[in-house]
Amino acid sequence: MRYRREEIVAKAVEALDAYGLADLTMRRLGTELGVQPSALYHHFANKQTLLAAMADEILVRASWPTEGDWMDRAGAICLVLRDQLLAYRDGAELVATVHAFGLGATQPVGLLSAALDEGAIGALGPTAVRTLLHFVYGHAVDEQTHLQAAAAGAIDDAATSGDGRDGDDFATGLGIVIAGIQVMRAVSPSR
Amino acid sequence: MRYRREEIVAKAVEALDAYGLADLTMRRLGTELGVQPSALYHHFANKQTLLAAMADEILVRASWPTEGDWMDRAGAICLVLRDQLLAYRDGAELVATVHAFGLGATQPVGLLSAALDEGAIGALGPTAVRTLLHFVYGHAVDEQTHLQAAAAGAIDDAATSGDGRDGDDFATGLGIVIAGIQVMRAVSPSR
DNA sequence: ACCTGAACACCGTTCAAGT
DNA sequence: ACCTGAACACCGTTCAAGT
Repeated sequence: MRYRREEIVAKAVEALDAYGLADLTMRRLGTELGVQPSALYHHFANKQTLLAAMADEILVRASWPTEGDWMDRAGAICLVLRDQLLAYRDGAELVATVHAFGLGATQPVGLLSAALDEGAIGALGPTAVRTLLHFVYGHAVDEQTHLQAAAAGAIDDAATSGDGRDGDDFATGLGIVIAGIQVMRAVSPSR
Repeated sequence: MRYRREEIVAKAVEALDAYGLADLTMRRLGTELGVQPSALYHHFANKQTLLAAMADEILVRASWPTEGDWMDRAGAICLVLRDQLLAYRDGAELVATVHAFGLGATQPVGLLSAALDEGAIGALGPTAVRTLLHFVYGHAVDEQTHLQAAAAGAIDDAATSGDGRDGDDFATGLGIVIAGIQVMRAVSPSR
Protein backbone atom coordinates (compact mmCIF):
# COMPACT_ATOMS: atom_id res chain seq x y z
CA MET A 1 0.00 0.00 0.00
CA ARG A 2 1.25 3.47 -0.83
CA TYR A 3 0.04 6.46 1.12
CA ARG A 4 0.15 10.21 1.03
CA ARG A 5 0.70 12.30 4.10
CA GLU A 6 -2.96 13.33 4.36
CA GLU A 7 -4.18 9.74 4.39
CA ILE A 8 -1.77 8.82 7.15
CA VAL A 9 -2.92 11.74 9.32
CA ALA A 10 -6.57 10.74 8.84
CA LYS A 11 -5.81 7.13 9.79
CA ALA A 12 -3.76 8.27 12.80
CA VAL A 13 -6.68 10.37 14.10
CA GLU A 14 -8.92 7.35 13.66
CA ALA A 15 -6.47 5.18 15.58
CA LEU A 16 -6.19 7.80 18.32
CA ASP A 17 -9.94 7.72 18.83
CA ALA A 18 -9.96 3.93 18.83
CA TYR A 19 -6.95 3.14 21.02
CA GLY A 20 -5.95 6.34 22.86
CA LEU A 21 -2.74 8.36 22.81
CA ALA A 22 -0.67 5.96 24.94
CA ASP A 23 -1.30 3.12 22.50
CA LEU A 24 -0.74 5.21 19.37
CA THR A 25 2.78 4.02 18.61
CA MET A 26 4.57 4.33 15.30
CA ARG A 27 4.66 0.53 15.17
CA ARG A 28 0.94 0.22 15.81
CA LEU A 29 0.06 2.87 13.25
CA GLY A 30 2.26 1.04 10.75
CA THR A 31 0.35 -2.17 11.39
CA GLU A 32 -2.94 -0.32 11.08
CA LEU A 33 -1.84 0.92 7.64
CA GLY A 34 -0.36 -2.43 6.61
CA VAL A 35 3.09 -0.91 6.39
CA GLN A 36 6.42 -1.10 8.21
CA PRO A 37 6.87 1.51 10.97
CA SER A 38 9.94 2.84 9.19
CA ALA A 39 7.77 3.78 6.21
CA LEU A 40 6.17 6.53 8.29
CA TYR A 41 9.49 8.33 8.44
CA HIS A 42 9.27 8.99 4.75
CA HIS A 43 6.27 11.25 5.50
CA PHE A 44 7.13 12.68 8.94
CA ALA A 45 10.49 13.63 10.38
CA ASN A 46 9.51 12.17 13.75
CA LYS A 47 6.53 11.30 15.95
CA GLN A 48 6.15 14.86 17.28
CA THR A 49 5.60 16.15 13.75
CA LEU A 50 2.92 13.54 13.16
CA LEU A 51 1.19 14.44 16.43
CA ALA A 52 1.26 18.12 15.44
CA ALA A 53 -0.37 17.30 12.10
CA MET A 54 -3.05 15.28 13.94
CA ALA A 55 -3.78 18.18 16.31
CA ASP A 56 -4.12 20.59 13.38
CA GLU A 57 -6.41 18.14 11.58
CA ILE A 58 -8.69 17.86 14.62
CA LEU A 59 -8.84 21.64 15.00
CA VAL A 60 -9.50 22.33 11.33
CA ARG A 61 -12.52 20.00 11.42
CA ALA A 62 -14.40 22.25 13.87
CA SER A 63 -16.85 24.86 12.61
CA TRP A 64 -15.60 28.05 14.25
CA PRO A 65 -18.02 30.87 15.09
CA THR A 66 -17.67 34.16 13.22
CA GLU A 67 -20.71 36.07 14.46
CA GLY A 68 -21.22 38.31 17.48
CA ASP A 69 -19.27 41.02 19.24
CA TRP A 70 -15.77 40.30 20.51
CA MET A 71 -16.84 38.99 23.94
CA ASP A 72 -19.57 36.69 22.66
CA ARG A 73 -17.28 35.43 19.93
CA ALA A 74 -14.34 34.75 22.25
CA GLY A 75 -16.67 32.80 24.53
CA ALA A 76 -18.18 30.90 21.61
CA ILE A 77 -14.72 30.01 20.26
CA CYS A 78 -13.75 28.59 23.67
CA LEU A 79 -16.93 26.51 23.82
CA VAL A 80 -16.40 25.10 20.32
CA LEU A 81 -12.75 24.40 21.14
CA ARG A 82 -13.69 22.48 24.27
CA ASP A 83 -16.31 20.44 22.40
CA GLN A 84 -13.81 19.59 19.68
CA LEU A 85 -11.16 18.51 22.21
CA LEU A 86 -13.67 16.23 23.92
CA ALA A 87 -14.91 14.81 20.60
CA TYR A 88 -11.81 12.60 20.20
CA ARG A 89 -10.35 10.22 22.72
CA ASP A 90 -7.36 11.99 24.37
CA GLY A 91 -8.02 14.95 22.05
CA ALA A 92 -7.47 17.48 24.84
CA GLU A 93 -4.14 15.98 25.89
CA LEU A 94 -2.95 15.73 22.29
CA VAL A 95 -3.77 19.33 21.36
CA ALA A 96 -2.54 20.74 24.69
CA THR A 97 0.78 18.89 24.34
CA VAL A 98 1.31 19.97 20.74
CA HIS A 99 0.47 23.56 21.69
CA ALA A 100 2.84 23.53 24.67
CA PHE A 101 5.59 22.12 22.48
CA GLY A 102 5.07 24.99 20.05
CA LEU A 103 4.85 22.84 16.91
CA GLY A 104 1.25 23.50 15.89
CA ALA A 105 -2.29 23.96 17.20
CA THR A 106 -2.06 27.66 16.42
CA GLN A 107 -5.56 28.02 14.99
CA PRO A 108 -7.25 28.81 18.36
CA VAL A 109 -4.58 31.43 19.05
CA GLY A 110 -5.32 33.14 15.74
CA LEU A 111 -9.08 33.03 16.16
CA LEU A 112 -9.03 34.36 19.72
CA SER A 113 -6.48 37.04 18.87
CA ALA A 114 -8.70 38.28 16.04
CA ALA A 115 -11.76 38.33 18.30
CA LEU A 116 -9.98 40.21 21.10
CA ASP A 117 -8.45 42.67 18.64
CA GLU A 118 -11.97 43.80 17.79
CA GLY A 119 -12.41 44.47 21.47
CA ALA A 120 -9.62 47.05 21.22
CA ILE A 121 -7.96 45.38 24.16
CA GLY A 122 -4.49 46.62 23.24
CA ALA A 123 -1.41 45.27 24.98
CA LEU A 124 -3.55 42.98 27.15
CA GLY A 125 -4.50 40.89 24.08
CA PRO A 126 -1.72 38.26 23.99
CA THR A 127 -1.94 37.68 27.74
CA ALA A 128 -5.72 37.42 27.56
CA VAL A 129 -5.53 34.88 24.73
CA ARG A 130 -3.04 32.72 26.60
CA THR A 131 -5.05 32.91 29.81
CA LEU A 132 -8.18 31.76 27.97
CA LEU A 133 -6.30 28.88 26.34
CA HIS A 134 -4.68 27.77 29.60
CA PHE A 135 -8.15 27.59 31.08
CA VAL A 136 -9.73 25.71 28.16
CA TYR A 137 -6.89 23.21 27.78
CA GLY A 138 -6.51 22.64 31.51
CA HIS A 139 -10.21 22.16 32.05
CA ALA A 140 -10.65 19.90 29.02
CA VAL A 141 -7.70 17.68 29.97
CA ASP A 142 -9.08 17.41 33.52
CA GLU A 143 -12.55 16.59 32.33
CA GLN A 144 -11.42 14.07 29.74
CA THR A 145 -9.17 12.31 32.26
CA HIS A 146 -12.06 11.94 34.69
CA LEU A 147 -14.58 10.95 32.02
CA GLN A 148 -12.26 8.22 30.82
CA ALA A 149 -11.49 7.04 34.34
CA ALA A 150 -15.23 6.80 34.97
CA ALA A 151 -15.78 5.00 31.65
CA ALA A 152 -13.06 2.51 32.59
CA GLY A 153 -15.15 1.70 35.64
CA ALA A 154 -12.43 2.66 38.12
CA ILE A 155 -14.74 5.25 39.62
CA ASP A 156 -18.49 4.89 39.81
CA ASP A 157 -20.66 7.54 38.16
CA ALA A 158 -22.40 8.63 41.36
CA ALA A 159 -19.14 9.58 43.02
CA THR A 160 -17.83 11.58 40.07
CA SER A 161 -20.97 13.33 38.83
CA GLY A 162 -21.08 15.55 41.90
CA ASP A 163 -17.65 17.10 41.69
CA GLY A 164 -18.70 19.71 39.16
CA ARG A 165 -16.12 19.12 36.43
CA ASP A 166 -18.81 19.28 33.78
CA GLY A 167 -20.30 21.66 31.24
CA ASP A 168 -21.73 24.02 33.85
CA ASP A 169 -18.37 24.16 35.57
CA PHE A 170 -16.70 24.98 32.26
CA ALA A 171 -19.17 27.80 31.61
CA THR A 172 -18.63 29.18 35.12
CA GLY A 173 -14.84 29.11 34.80
CA LEU A 174 -15.00 30.66 31.34
CA GLY A 175 -17.22 33.37 32.81
CA ILE A 176 -14.56 34.11 35.44
CA VAL A 177 -11.81 34.55 32.86
CA ILE A 178 -13.89 36.66 30.47
CA ALA A 179 -15.14 38.88 33.29
CA GLY A 180 -11.53 39.33 34.39
CA ILE A 181 -10.49 40.35 30.88
CA GLN A 182 -13.27 42.97 30.83
CA VAL A 183 -12.17 44.38 34.18
CA MET A 184 -8.49 44.59 33.24
CA ARG A 185 -9.39 46.15 29.90
CA ALA A 186 -11.24 48.90 31.77
CA VAL A 187 -8.34 49.39 34.20
CA SER A 188 -5.65 49.75 31.52
CA PRO A 189 -7.45 50.88 28.35
CA SER A 190 -6.06 50.08 24.92
CA ARG A 191 -3.22 52.45 24.06
CA MET B 1 23.30 0.00 49.23
CA ARG B 2 19.98 -0.08 51.06
CA TYR B 3 17.55 2.78 50.80
CA ARG B 4 14.38 4.02 52.36
CA ARG B 5 11.56 5.51 50.34
CA GLU B 6 12.38 9.07 51.41
CA GLU B 7 15.99 8.84 50.27
CA ILE B 8 14.94 7.58 46.86
CA VAL B 9 12.48 10.46 46.39
CA ALA B 10 15.18 12.99 47.32
CA LYS B 11 17.64 11.43 44.86
CA ALA B 12 14.96 11.30 42.16
CA VAL B 13 14.26 15.03 42.56
CA GLU B 14 17.98 15.67 42.30
CA ALA B 15 18.18 13.57 39.13
CA LEU B 16 15.16 15.39 37.68
CA ASP B 17 16.87 18.72 38.13
CA ALA B 18 20.09 17.38 36.63
CA TYR B 19 18.79 15.42 33.63
CA GLY B 20 15.17 16.45 33.02
CA LEU B 21 11.94 14.46 33.08
CA ALA B 22 12.46 12.70 29.73
CA ASP B 23 15.76 11.22 30.92
CA LEU B 24 14.50 10.27 34.38
CA THR B 25 14.01 6.57 33.72
CA MET B 26 13.72 3.86 36.30
CA ARG B 27 16.90 2.37 34.90
CA ARG B 28 18.79 5.65 35.12
CA LEU B 29 17.59 6.30 38.65
CA GLY B 30 18.69 2.80 39.59
CA THR B 31 22.16 3.52 38.23
CA GLU B 32 22.23 6.85 40.07
CA LEU B 33 21.50 4.98 43.31
CA GLY B 34 23.89 2.11 42.53
CA VAL B 35 21.01 -0.35 42.49
CA GLN B 36 19.16 -2.49 39.96
CA PRO B 37 16.05 -0.84 38.46
CA SER B 38 13.91 -3.65 39.79
CA ALA B 39 14.89 -2.66 43.33
CA LEU B 40 12.81 0.50 42.97
CA TYR B 41 9.67 -1.60 42.74
CA HIS B 42 10.13 -2.64 46.31
CA HIS B 43 9.47 1.00 47.30
CA PHE B 44 7.00 2.15 44.62
CA ALA B 45 4.24 0.23 42.88
CA ASN B 46 5.12 1.91 39.57
CA LYS B 47 6.73 4.96 38.02
CA GLN B 48 3.58 7.10 38.35
CA THR B 49 3.62 6.63 42.12
CA LEU B 50 7.25 7.71 42.27
CA LEU B 51 6.49 10.79 40.16
CA ALA B 52 3.61 11.67 42.48
CA ALA B 53 5.90 11.42 45.51
CA MET B 54 8.41 13.68 43.75
CA ALA B 55 5.74 16.29 42.99
CA ASP B 56 4.60 16.26 46.61
CA GLU B 57 8.20 16.61 47.79
CA ILE B 58 8.77 19.65 45.57
CA LEU B 59 5.56 21.28 46.77
CA VAL B 60 6.21 20.62 50.43
CA ARG B 61 9.57 22.37 50.19
CA ALA B 62 7.98 25.74 49.39
CA SER B 63 7.23 28.24 52.14
CA TRP B 64 3.56 29.00 51.67
CA PRO B 65 2.13 32.38 52.66
CA THR B 66 -0.37 32.51 55.51
CA GLU B 67 -0.83 36.28 55.94
CA GLY B 68 -3.24 38.70 54.33
CA ASP B 69 -6.88 38.73 53.36
CA TRP B 70 -8.26 36.03 51.07
CA MET B 71 -7.48 37.81 47.81
CA ASP B 72 -3.92 38.76 48.66
CA ARG B 73 -3.28 35.30 50.01
CA ALA B 74 -4.69 33.52 46.97
CA GLY B 75 -2.50 35.67 44.75
CA ALA B 76 0.56 35.11 46.95
CA ILE B 77 0.01 31.34 46.92
CA CYS B 78 -0.11 31.35 43.12
CA LEU B 79 3.12 33.36 42.94
CA VAL B 80 4.93 31.01 45.33
CA LEU B 81 3.57 28.02 43.43
CA ARG B 82 4.87 29.37 40.12
CA ASP B 83 8.30 30.09 41.62
CA GLN B 84 8.49 26.60 43.05
CA LEU B 85 7.53 24.97 39.74
CA LEU B 86 10.22 26.96 37.93
CA ALA B 87 12.82 26.17 40.61
CA TYR B 88 13.32 22.60 39.32
CA ARG B 89 14.01 21.52 35.77
CA ASP B 90 10.70 20.29 34.28
CA GLY B 91 9.07 20.98 37.67
CA ALA B 92 6.00 22.53 36.07
CA GLU B 93 5.41 19.60 33.74
CA LEU B 94 5.95 17.09 36.53
CA VAL B 95 3.52 18.69 38.98
CA ALA B 96 0.93 19.49 36.29
CA THR B 97 1.00 15.89 35.04
CA VAL B 98 0.71 14.40 38.52
CA HIS B 99 -2.14 16.76 39.34
CA ALA B 100 -4.00 15.94 36.09
CA PHE B 101 -3.56 12.25 36.77
CA GLY B 102 -5.15 12.72 40.19
CA LEU B 103 -2.46 10.91 42.18
CA GLY B 104 -1.06 13.78 44.23
CA ALA B 105 -0.06 17.45 44.14
CA THR B 106 -3.11 18.27 46.24
CA GLN B 107 -1.38 20.79 48.50
CA PRO B 108 -2.07 23.84 46.29
CA VAL B 109 -5.73 22.81 46.05
CA GLY B 110 -6.01 22.73 49.82
CA LEU B 111 -4.22 26.02 50.35
CA LEU B 112 -6.25 27.88 47.73
CA SER B 113 -9.51 26.36 48.92
CA ALA B 114 -8.80 27.53 52.45
CA ALA B 115 -7.97 31.04 51.26
CA LEU B 116 -11.08 31.33 49.09
CA ASP B 117 -13.28 29.94 51.85
CA GLU B 118 -12.33 32.99 53.92
CA GLY B 119 -13.60 35.08 51.03
CA ALA B 120 -17.04 33.56 51.61
CA ILE B 121 -17.15 32.70 47.96
CA GLY B 122 -19.61 29.86 48.39
CA ALA B 123 -20.37 27.47 45.55
CA LEU B 124 -17.97 29.31 43.27
CA GLY B 125 -15.00 28.14 45.36
CA PRO B 126 -14.10 24.83 43.71
CA THR B 127 -14.42 26.29 40.22
CA ALA B 128 -12.35 29.33 41.20
CA VAL B 129 -9.59 27.11 42.64
CA ARG B 130 -9.43 24.98 39.51
CA THR B 131 -9.42 28.03 37.25
CA LEU B 132 -6.50 29.51 39.19
CA LEU B 133 -4.58 26.24 39.00
CA HIS B 134 -5.20 25.77 35.28
CA PHE B 135 -3.77 29.23 34.77
CA VAL B 136 -0.71 28.72 36.99
CA TYR B 137 0.16 25.27 35.63
CA GLY B 138 -0.48 26.24 32.00
CA HIS B 139 1.56 29.40 32.28
CA ALA B 140 4.43 27.76 34.16
CA VAL B 141 4.66 24.85 31.69
CA ASP B 142 4.66 27.33 28.79
CA GLU B 143 7.30 29.48 30.39
CA GLN B 144 9.54 26.58 31.39
CA THR B 145 9.32 25.07 27.90
CA HIS B 146 10.40 28.34 26.33
CA LEU B 147 13.09 29.05 28.91
CA GLN B 148 14.60 25.63 28.32
CA ALA B 149 14.35 25.94 24.54
CA ALA B 150 16.19 29.25 24.82
CA ALA B 151 18.77 27.75 27.16
CA ALA B 152 19.34 24.93 24.67
CA GLY B 153 20.29 27.61 22.18
CA ALA B 154 17.56 26.65 19.70
CA ILE B 155 16.10 30.12 19.99
CA ASP B 156 18.16 33.23 20.59
CA ASP B 157 17.39 35.35 23.61
CA ALA B 158 16.53 38.50 21.67
CA ALA B 159 13.76 36.76 19.77
CA THR B 160 12.14 35.23 22.84
CA SER B 161 12.47 37.97 25.41
CA GLY B 162 9.89 40.11 23.62
CA ASP B 163 7.01 37.68 23.61
CA GLY B 164 5.90 38.50 27.13
CA ARG B 165 5.85 35.03 28.66
CA ASP B 166 7.67 36.30 31.74
CA GLY B 167 7.00 37.42 35.29
CA ASP B 168 5.03 40.49 34.26
CA ASP B 169 2.88 38.40 31.99
CA PHE B 170 2.21 35.99 34.82
CA ALA B 171 1.17 38.82 37.12
CA THR B 172 -1.12 40.25 34.44
CA GLY B 173 -2.78 36.89 33.75
CA LEU B 174 -3.16 36.23 37.46
CA GLY B 175 -4.75 39.67 37.79
CA ILE B 176 -7.29 38.72 35.11
CA VAL B 177 -8.33 35.53 36.87
CA ILE B 178 -8.53 37.09 40.34
CA ALA B 179 -10.52 40.08 39.05
CA GLY B 180 -12.88 37.61 37.36
CA ILE B 181 -13.38 35.71 40.60
CA GLN B 182 -14.25 38.98 42.39
CA VAL B 183 -16.79 39.88 39.72
CA MET B 184 -18.48 36.48 39.71
CA ARG B 185 -18.53 36.47 43.52
CA ALA B 186 -20.43 39.77 43.41
CA VAL B 187 -22.84 38.47 40.75
CA SER B 188 -23.75 35.27 42.61
CA PRO B 189 -23.06 35.89 46.32
CA SER B 190 -22.15 33.03 48.64
CA ARG B 191 -25.20 30.95 49.39
C1' DA C 1 8.26 8.60 -4.44
C1' DC C 2 7.45 5.27 -1.26
C1' DC C 3 8.42 0.97 1.11
C1' DT C 4 11.11 -3.29 3.28
C1' DG C 5 14.21 -5.57 6.54
C1' DA C 6 17.19 -5.44 9.90
C1' DA C 7 19.37 -3.37 13.32
C1' DC C 8 20.53 0.05 17.42
C1' DA C 9 19.82 1.72 21.74
C1' DC C 10 16.72 1.92 24.66
C1' DC C 11 11.98 1.47 27.85
C1' DG C 12 8.64 -0.19 32.36
C1' DT C 13 7.63 -4.14 34.82
C1' DT C 14 7.64 -8.99 36.84
C1' DC C 15 9.39 -12.57 39.56
C1' DA C 16 12.07 -16.20 41.50
C1' DA C 17 15.89 -16.23 44.29
C1' DG C 18 19.20 -14.37 47.40
C1' DT C 19 20.85 -11.78 52.19
C1' DA D 1 13.18 -5.57 54.52
C1' DC D 2 15.57 -4.84 50.61
C1' DC D 3 18.19 -6.27 46.59
C1' DT D 4 19.95 -9.22 42.31
C1' DG D 5 19.61 -11.35 37.74
C1' DA D 6 17.26 -12.49 34.10
C1' DA D 7 13.64 -12.21 31.34
C1' DC D 8 9.19 -10.31 28.78
C1' DA D 9 7.07 -7.39 25.80
C1' DC D 10 7.66 -3.53 24.09
C1' DC D 11 9.48 1.56 22.26
C1' DG D 12 11.37 5.58 18.43
C1' DT D 13 14.55 5.98 14.94
C1' DT D 14 18.13 5.04 11.20
C1' DC D 15 19.65 3.36 6.96
C1' DA D 16 20.97 0.55 3.14
C1' DA D 17 18.48 -1.58 -0.26
C1' DG D 18 14.57 -2.49 -3.11
C1' DT D 19 10.42 -1.05 -6.71
